Amino acid sequence: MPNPPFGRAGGCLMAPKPISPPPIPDDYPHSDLYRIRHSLAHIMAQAVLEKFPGAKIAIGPPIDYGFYYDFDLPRPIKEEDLADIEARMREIIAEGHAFTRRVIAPDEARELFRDQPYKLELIEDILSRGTDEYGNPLPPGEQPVLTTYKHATFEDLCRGPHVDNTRDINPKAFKLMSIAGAYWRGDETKPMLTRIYGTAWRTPKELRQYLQWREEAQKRDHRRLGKELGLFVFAPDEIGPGIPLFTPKGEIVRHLLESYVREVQTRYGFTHVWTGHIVREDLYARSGHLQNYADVMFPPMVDGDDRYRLKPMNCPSHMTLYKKMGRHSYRELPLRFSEFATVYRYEKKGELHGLTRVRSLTQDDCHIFLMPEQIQSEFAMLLDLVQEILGRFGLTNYQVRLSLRGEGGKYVDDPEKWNAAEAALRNALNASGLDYTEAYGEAAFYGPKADFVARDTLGREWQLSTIQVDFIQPARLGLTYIGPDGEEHTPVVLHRAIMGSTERFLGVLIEHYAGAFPVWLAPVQVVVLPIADRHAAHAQRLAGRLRTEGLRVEVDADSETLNYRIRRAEKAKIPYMLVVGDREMENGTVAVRMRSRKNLGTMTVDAFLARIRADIEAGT
RNA sequence: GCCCUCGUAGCUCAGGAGGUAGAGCACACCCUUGGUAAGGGUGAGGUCACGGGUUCAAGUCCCGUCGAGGGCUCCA
Repeated sequence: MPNPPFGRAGGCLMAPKPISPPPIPDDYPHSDLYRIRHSLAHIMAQAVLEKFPGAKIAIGPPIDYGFYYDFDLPRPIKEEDLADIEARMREIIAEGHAFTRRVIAPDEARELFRDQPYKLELIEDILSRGTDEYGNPLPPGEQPVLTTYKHATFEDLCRGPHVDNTRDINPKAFKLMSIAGAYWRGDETKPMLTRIYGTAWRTPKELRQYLQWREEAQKRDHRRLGKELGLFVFAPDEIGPGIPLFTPKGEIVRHLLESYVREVQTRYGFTHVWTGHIVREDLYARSGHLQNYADVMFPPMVDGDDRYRLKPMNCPSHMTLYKKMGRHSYRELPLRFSEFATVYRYEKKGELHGLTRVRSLTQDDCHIFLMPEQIQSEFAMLLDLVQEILGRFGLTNYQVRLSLRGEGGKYVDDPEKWNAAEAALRNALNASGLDYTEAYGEAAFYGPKADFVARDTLGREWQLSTIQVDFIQPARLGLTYIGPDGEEHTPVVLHRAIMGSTERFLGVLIEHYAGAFPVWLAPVQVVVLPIADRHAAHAQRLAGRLRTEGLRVEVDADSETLNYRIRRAEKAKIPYMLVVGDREMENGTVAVRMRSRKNLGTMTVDAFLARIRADIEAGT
């Protein structure tokens, strides 16, 4: 977008440019960068051991943007300590130590790491699990090999690879970032270790690019933009943590999202139901949720002998509705019950996160009752529906994951149904042309599923759409339909959400659009700016006319300069500004400016209406 | 829940190694009526998250509670 030939240079208030972190090499595990990071992890461990004699070391791998190492420290570490450790690391690098690899016998390894309990655990694990140096299972008959890498005084159990010499690392291209707690092996029953994260690159330039990217990404964090744009707030003391309150502007966006989904899915043959907010606890005992999901349910409300729960999910309610509506013929199926239902989940406090992890969330939920032989065609239709809706938002960088059953006993034991359902989903996915990955052991206990996962600006993954096959609940709750043979059969249920939750979807969208919603979603689409007081009445009339055309319009007639009011409108990311003064009043025109700083000049009101309608239609 | 960091006006933040609170923005009023990114002035606004403790004296030090932020397998 060209800058106008006036005003300050820069454009710091425009939507952030889509910058990206430095690229991660193809075949990362065999790249120089991987060696650099892995070696820095060792160098950091050396520095930490020097500073904290007696520290226990756990693991220290390279990660996407750097590396970390986990320690069990004799006393708490502070963020100020990072500077010391970083300085010592630069010294070690400058000392120019070679990294040497050696194969080590199990007994020697046990001796070498006798004071390092985590390493000893790893040694036994490697020996018993039998994996090669890259963690892959060994061919039958081969023995696992233990290796160490040593530089300076520090020798670590490690599969490598490393740089040849510490001088191969640019001392100005890494930075220690943060301290975090991390459970040994990610298991919350195991000890909490101290993890130090660092970022590392080949060159100082790449490091700068990475740090700039993080800074830009933080600017489009939905929590920050939500506050700046006045979309939602939290009142943890008064209302409770994890329960967002939506302002008039935020509610409009919610409403538009839900209306849009409702409209599209109605076109696809969905119906809508409504099932309230609290449910007798006993229903969840029968559905199986009380046993499996009790920890995410709020405690019960007790009324004499009756116990109620805030609804954490809708399936039992929808199934009860199906049942109470009377007998169902196979001719009615598939029967699709959709509901924009606010449910409540008792998420752990440490896991709450803005709008993407909350305790009150509104699912665009749906349960589809159908015959087993209808799974594939219904699933194919759902894939179309999901793609149409995500496409409207320009969301295309999602991943599709087909979750299948794995080993272990948590899965409902009915191999025939599993095989049929998994084949149906796979066939439909193949026919759709979507790229997808298969994840064994990730299925729900009641059936396979397909998830659509999007990433936020900081690279965190969030599940949006989901389609799940359910073999178990319909039977547990006694659902039936009368088949063509006149007998009772149990329907299969598909659980389906497209946005997932309105709140999370909105959070992802705010970041996706950097707060600059497309015209059809913008809380305020047009602001009318009268130049002087004598134009205010005209501005109000103009706004009224635009409102009758269905637009969301405000008038900013404050006693501030025009420049000031333009700046305010652009900060609010309002798509269109209409400036009206003497000339426009006389000619019945408007001077149109966009939030992108592009000045469209003067046009008639009808021409403007045509333009904005085209934007709304196009979804831009 | 656990580890680290943090909690001062609506927002963003100052308050050097204890002595009873500041700025910018936003807000209100006045002046200004301005043609495409900040006109000027005046003013209001804070039990320094909450509860204990140390001290003659605590926003500043200690303990606890409640919130918020980052993180909690990308597996030698």
